[in-house]
Amino acid sequence: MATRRKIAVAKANAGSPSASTTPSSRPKLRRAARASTKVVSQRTYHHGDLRQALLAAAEALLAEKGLEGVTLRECARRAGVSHGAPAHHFGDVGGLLAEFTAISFAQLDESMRAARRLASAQPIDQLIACGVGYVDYGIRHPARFRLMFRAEKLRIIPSLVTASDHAYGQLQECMNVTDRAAGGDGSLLAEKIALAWTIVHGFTMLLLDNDGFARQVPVKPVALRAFVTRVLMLAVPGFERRASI
Amino acid sequence: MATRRKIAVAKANAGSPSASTTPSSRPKLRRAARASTKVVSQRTYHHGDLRQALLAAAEALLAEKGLEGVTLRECARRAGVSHGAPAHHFGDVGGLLAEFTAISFAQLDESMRAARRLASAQPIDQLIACGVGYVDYGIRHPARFRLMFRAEKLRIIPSLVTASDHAYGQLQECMNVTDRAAGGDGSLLAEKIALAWTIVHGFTMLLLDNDGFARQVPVKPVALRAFVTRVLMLAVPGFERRASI
DNA sequence: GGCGTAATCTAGACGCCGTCAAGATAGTTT
DNA sequence: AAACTATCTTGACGGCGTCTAGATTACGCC
Repeated sequence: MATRRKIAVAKANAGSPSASTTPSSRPKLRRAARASTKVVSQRTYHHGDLRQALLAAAEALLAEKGLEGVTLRECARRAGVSHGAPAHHFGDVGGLLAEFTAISFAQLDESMRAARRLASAQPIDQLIACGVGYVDYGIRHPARFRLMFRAEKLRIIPSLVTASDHAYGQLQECMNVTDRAAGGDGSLLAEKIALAWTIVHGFTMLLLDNDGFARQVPVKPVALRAFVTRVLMLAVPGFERRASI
Repeated sequence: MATRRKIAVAKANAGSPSASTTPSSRPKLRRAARASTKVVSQRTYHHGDLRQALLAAAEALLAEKGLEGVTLRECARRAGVSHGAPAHHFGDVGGLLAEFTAISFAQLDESMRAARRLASAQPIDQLIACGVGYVDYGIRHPARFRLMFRAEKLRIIPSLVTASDHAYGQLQECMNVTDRAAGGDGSLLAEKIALAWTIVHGFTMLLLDNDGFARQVPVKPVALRAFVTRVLMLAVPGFERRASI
């Protein structure tokens, strides 16, 4: 089998039993390895940045075919690499998906942060911006968002845990500040934080995975944003008037 | 191959090339087919109630091994039937899971109804009981609950849609009544209903699939119930005092 | 009752998957 | 230069869902 790359072919297939099939019968390997450095495309035996290439392939697959379409073997194929190669970087499929998901949580975190930058500094506006950023990320990246909560597919790795905690930290912080600003005595703070998570998460989940719910909710971005805002406002008594949306 | 059942063996393996392996090498088939009718266990070629047996196998597998453990082939094995048999009843794996999930939604519906029966007739109590019944079902049947919202695994079939709509109908109805009782003008009714779904669903989901969340929330049933109640109360302004929990 | 048709089930094949083990290749360190 | 380690290939294994052809049985109709 083993048709080698153009360079460094010489002694490779010495012991191989046959090269009888057409030499271009297998998918071409190694598109643009080591793209960053000087030597451009030497098609080396080692990929150079396989880790990154596999994550990119996973992203493309997720967008194209959804959750079920992301397989280790297909990712390897797209990266121009044999099916066994990924194991060395991620261990198993759960490792690859966990690493990918850690990145997704970082993006979610940034989405909330971006929404907050556009909002006023008032605590309630910051809290609502958090929620809008959360829901917005789910809508813009539905497959990614779903994967983030498919616990059975993810290996628990440190980077995933910290990324997730980091994102949720924003919600905790915002709800904390909001509660204090409203003169709350902190007695129900745990419940309020849970409520904030619950609302942004439940809303996004239902929107993505339940047709009945999605039918009852606006679909256009602007209307949806206002809708989410109103829903969140309902959950923050005492702030109905003051918020400047 | 084909070792037949004790009865009706005669001409079966006429054309079969070999029966050289030990006759009991394959798993025994057909445990208690047609259990309901008079003739008790005749081990017929036809199962008699394969549909039901496959659903039961799916339930057992889900409880034992979780979502990933439920496969068509293993269900068939447990039902004492060849791997191709399920196709005739459910089409593909999505069909089996959809049918199973429709039953789960009916159970969820009943769980909410049972909780409401134990509550007072006051609208707010009925609404909260709905939520408690919802969360309670998720806690008692985590794998079932997760499957209900793994849209990519479910074929959309009529029985699933109606069962799901039916369950959610309770939430809509309760929120509707509650809002009217509170003198709401109905202007934000859609938002309020969405909020009710959002809260009970998001809470359950996070509880099951997010360690960080689960750590912040009581685990004992009684405390959890009170916690859920308080969270829901936060979302229903104006009722804090009146509710009789 | 008997018979033809439709429903049900078996058995095998196919291609895909994730994982493992053995070996080839290429940097890196000593 | 040599040893070492990381990376990648190749092939194998078993399990999966699905398709097909054919065996077996139930059922409606005469």
